[in-house]
Amino acid sequence: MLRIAQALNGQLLAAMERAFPEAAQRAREAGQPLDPQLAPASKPEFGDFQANGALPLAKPLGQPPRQIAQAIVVQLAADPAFTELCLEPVIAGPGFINLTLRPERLAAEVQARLGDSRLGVPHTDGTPPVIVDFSSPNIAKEMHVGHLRSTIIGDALARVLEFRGHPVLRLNHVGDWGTQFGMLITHLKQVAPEALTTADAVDLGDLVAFYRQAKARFDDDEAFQTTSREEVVKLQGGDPVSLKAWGLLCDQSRREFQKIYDRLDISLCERGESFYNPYLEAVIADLEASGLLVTDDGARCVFLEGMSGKDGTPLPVIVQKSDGGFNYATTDLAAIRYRFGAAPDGDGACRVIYVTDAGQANHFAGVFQVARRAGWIPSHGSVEHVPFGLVQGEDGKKLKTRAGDTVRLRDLLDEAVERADADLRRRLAEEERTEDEAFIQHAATTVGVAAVKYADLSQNRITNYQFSFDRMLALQGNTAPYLLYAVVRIAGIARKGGDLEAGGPGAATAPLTFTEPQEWALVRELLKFDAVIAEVEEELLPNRLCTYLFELSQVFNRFYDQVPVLKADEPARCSRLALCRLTTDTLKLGLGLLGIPTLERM
RNA sequence: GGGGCUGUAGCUCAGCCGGAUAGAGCGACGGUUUCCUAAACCGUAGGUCGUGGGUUCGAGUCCCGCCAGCCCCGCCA
Repeated sequence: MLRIAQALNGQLLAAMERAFPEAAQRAREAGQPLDPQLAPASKPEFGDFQANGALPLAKPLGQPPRQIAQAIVVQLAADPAFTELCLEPVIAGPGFINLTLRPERLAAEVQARLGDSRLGVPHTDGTPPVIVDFSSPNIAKEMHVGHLRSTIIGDALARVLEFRGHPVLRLNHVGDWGTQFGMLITHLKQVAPEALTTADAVDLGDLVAFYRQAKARFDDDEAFQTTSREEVVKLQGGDPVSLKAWGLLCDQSRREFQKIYDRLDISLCERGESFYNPYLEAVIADLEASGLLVTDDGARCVFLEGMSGKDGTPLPVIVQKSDGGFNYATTDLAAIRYRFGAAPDGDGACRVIYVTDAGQANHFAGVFQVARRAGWIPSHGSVEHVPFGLVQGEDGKKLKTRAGDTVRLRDLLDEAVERADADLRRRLAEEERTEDEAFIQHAATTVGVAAVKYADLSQNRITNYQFSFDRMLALQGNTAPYLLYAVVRIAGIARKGGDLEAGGPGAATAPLTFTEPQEWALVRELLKFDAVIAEVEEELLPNRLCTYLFELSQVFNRFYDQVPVLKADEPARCSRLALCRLTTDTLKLGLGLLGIPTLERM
C-alpha cells in the first residue's frame, strides 16, 4: 500500500495547508514543512492509517488539537480524490485522525496484486552498483559458526536489494593475505613442505591443525614471528615460491567453502584481500599527498579525529607497519577506494555494505573516517557497517562444542537436518503416513536449513543471538517450520481442488467480495508487503521481513481455521481462493528473499 | 582509563519518524477435531520497559548521570 500511503500523505498535506495557510508558510520558511505524520494504524480498530500531525500544531496555533484535526478533516472532505479512497475520517483521542480505506479500494488492490509477480514492489532502474561484503571466511580455516550470521544476513540483504532492482555485487572478502599466511607458510616449510608444492598433499583438517600450531608458535616465539613477517613481505612482494604455495592453499579452501555455499544456496563473488595488493601503494601515496600520513614509532598512520585512546591522545589507524608490511586497515582502505572508484580500476558503487560482527565497529568507524578524509567516498556514496551480535549457546556464552571447540558450520547444518529428519519420521509414524525416502530427505533438508537461516534472520541482528536447535525447529511460534506449514496448507487446498488461479487477472469473474473479519484482516496484512520490503532495503534489518511473514502466517492460519474455503459458496469461494493464492505468493516471495525455499508438502 | 553495543513478562525476543490501554512466541493453566494437514486455532494468568533526572501536549523510544553484562582499544583480521 505504499502508493496509497503516498497519495494519502499528499492529500493530508494539502488539506493542512488549506486549513492553516499561514502556519504552513511559516513552517516552510523555518525549513520544517508541515508533516501529516501518517503512519499505519496502531490497532485494527483504528482503521488503516492514522495521521498524528494535528498534535504538534496545537502549541504554535494556540488551538486545541482536536479542533485542528477537525479543520483538517473538513478540508479532506472537500477533496474528491480523498473521499474516493477513504471512508469518513474519525478524530480520536487527543487529536489523532483515523483513516479507513474503502473496502472496494482494498479489494481492488488485492486484485491488482494477483496479476503482479512483484506483488506491488517497485523495480528501480539505472542505479549504480550496490556492494554487499559478507561471509568472508579465512583461507586455511574451516567455516565455523562465526561465519553463520554474516553469510545468512548478507545473502538476505543482497537478495532484497537485487529484487528491488539494484545491481548487486556480492563480494566475499576472504582472508587470503596477511600475517596469518606468513605464519602458516613458515610453519609448513618446516613441518610439511610438500603441502606448499603439491595440491591436496595434506587434507584441510590437517591444514587447520597446522594453522593452530603456527598461531601458537607465533604467539610465543619471537624468531618465528620475525620469519613469518618476512614471509608476508615476500608474498606481498610477489615471490614465486610463496605465491605458488599460497595458491594451492587457497584452491583447497575454496572448494570446501563452496560445499557450504551450495548447501545454503548462496552465491558469492570471491575477491579476497589479496586482490587489493596492487592498490596498497596507491593508498599510501594518496594519504601522503593529502597530508594525512604521519610516521609514528616507525609505523605510518593516520590519526583519527574525535577518537582518542587510553591517555587521551588521538587513536591511529596503522596503514604501514614498521617492517614495511601492510595490514588489514590498508586492505580495507584500498577496498573502499576501489569500490567507489570508476572502472576499469574500480566498481563505481554508490553504496557499500559490510556485514561483519559488531566487534569491528571501531575498526570500521576509523577506516571510514580515513577514507572520507582522503576523498575516496563520493558525496552521493554511502558506506555502512551492518553489525551483528555474537552467536551464543543456551548458557548465554559463546557457542562451543561439548569439547570446547569452535562449532564447524557443516556440523551445525548436519545436526539441524538430522533433527528435522528425526522429527519428520516420528510424525509420520504417529500419523501412520508413509512417504518415500526422497521425500523425507528433501523435506528434512529444507526444514533443517530453513530453521537455521530463519532463526538467525528473525532476530534483530544487533543483539547477541542465542542459538537453540529446539527453538528453531519448533513447530509453533516464529519459526521456519511454522511459516513453511502455512505454505503447505495452501498447497493442500490447491490439491483438493481449489483453483488458485480463479479470481486472477485472466479469469472473467465477479469482483472480489469479502464479508468476514478474518478475510479483511488477511487482505490488510497482504497489502503491507511492499512497505515492508522498502523498510528492509533502507534499514537493512531482515528481522522486519521475518516478523511480517510470521504475522501474515498467523492471520492466514486464523482465516484458514475459521473460514471455509473449498466448501464455501460462490462468490465467496472464488474470493477466498484468491486470498490463498496471494498469501502463498507473498510467503514464497518473502521467504525466497530470505534465502529460504518452500515445500508443497511436509 | 576511553569507545561501542545491550538491559522490556519466568525464558527467548518484537516494538517503525516520540503517539492512544507496551506486543509476540515459548513455558504454565483451561478449551476446540463428523470439516481444506490439529506442525493449527481460541481463551486465562503473567510488566516499576535496569535506575535517577531532563526535554515534550505526549517518552520503552530523544538528551544527561548512574548501575549491570558483553565486545573493542598501535603495528592479528
